[in-house]
Amino acid sequence: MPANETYFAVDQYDLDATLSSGQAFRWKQKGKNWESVIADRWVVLQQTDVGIHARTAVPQSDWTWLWHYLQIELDFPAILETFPSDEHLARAILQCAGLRLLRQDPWECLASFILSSTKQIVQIQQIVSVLCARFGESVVVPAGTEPWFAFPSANRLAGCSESELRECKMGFRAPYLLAAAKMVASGELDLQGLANRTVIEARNELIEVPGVGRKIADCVLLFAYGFQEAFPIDVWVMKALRELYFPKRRVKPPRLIAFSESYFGPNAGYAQQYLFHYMRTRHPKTRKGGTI
DNA sequence: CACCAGGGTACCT
DNA sequence: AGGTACCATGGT
Repeated sequence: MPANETYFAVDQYDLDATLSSGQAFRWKQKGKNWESVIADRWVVLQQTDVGIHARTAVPQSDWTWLWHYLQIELDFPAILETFPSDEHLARAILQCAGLRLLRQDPWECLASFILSSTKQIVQIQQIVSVLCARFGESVVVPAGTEPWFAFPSANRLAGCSESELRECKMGFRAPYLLAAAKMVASGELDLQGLANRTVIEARNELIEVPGVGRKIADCVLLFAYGFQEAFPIDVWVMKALRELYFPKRRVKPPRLIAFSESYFGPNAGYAQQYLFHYMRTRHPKTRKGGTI
């Protein structure tokens, strides 16, 4: 029977950490609630002592979309068991047990991370918010709730001018986003098809997009497609690898990439997310919901 | 007010 | 091949 709420009984799932961990950029914290739009559905989540409670604006007969997005079915302990025995990783996990990876829409993920380069997470959130408000379709929200918008489609953005995009404060990233939108809209880049390719093939396809290098490609592979071996190396993870695994040595990026590919195992991407979170929260000043 | 931010590219030896 | 300035903008 269609209902506008449900809950997932799930263990070892830290919703706050997960939704503020810099993998998705549209979650707004309202007290104990987390509000956002997934595809074209407004949703609010709350962590309870038995799991995660969810409420939508429109009654749902099938909650698979949310179950999939949150990766409820994942055997989380089995992931942790594939990690190497390692004091640094152990400390990172201890810092935030229950941090999870989401499974996002590929286009939204690709576009968001094109906008992420040399931006702080709060700024990325701001750019994405403006972009959605300006070019996204409005979605149904409960009475009394602020308006929300879907993430704008590649087709919609492909029809924009570069200056329209620059008005969303994305600066030099505007031509990159526009080019990506045009490649997806024209079919030159088949995002659906990447799911059936090997991680190497999919990465090479993504890197063809202007403004997308190894790091952004790996973010999309990990956060949208679930290629668990993808290991995005940003400034924080670079710092983690250098300080924790190669202290007092000058190690160049190619060697760090090689190390990450061989050392962390089949779920390296999960390990990466723990190292990222660990480095960002190690010296907390103001640690609260996505802002640090 | 310098410095930095979930980078990538073009242009230099 | 390997290093480096530059891109635009806002937080700290």
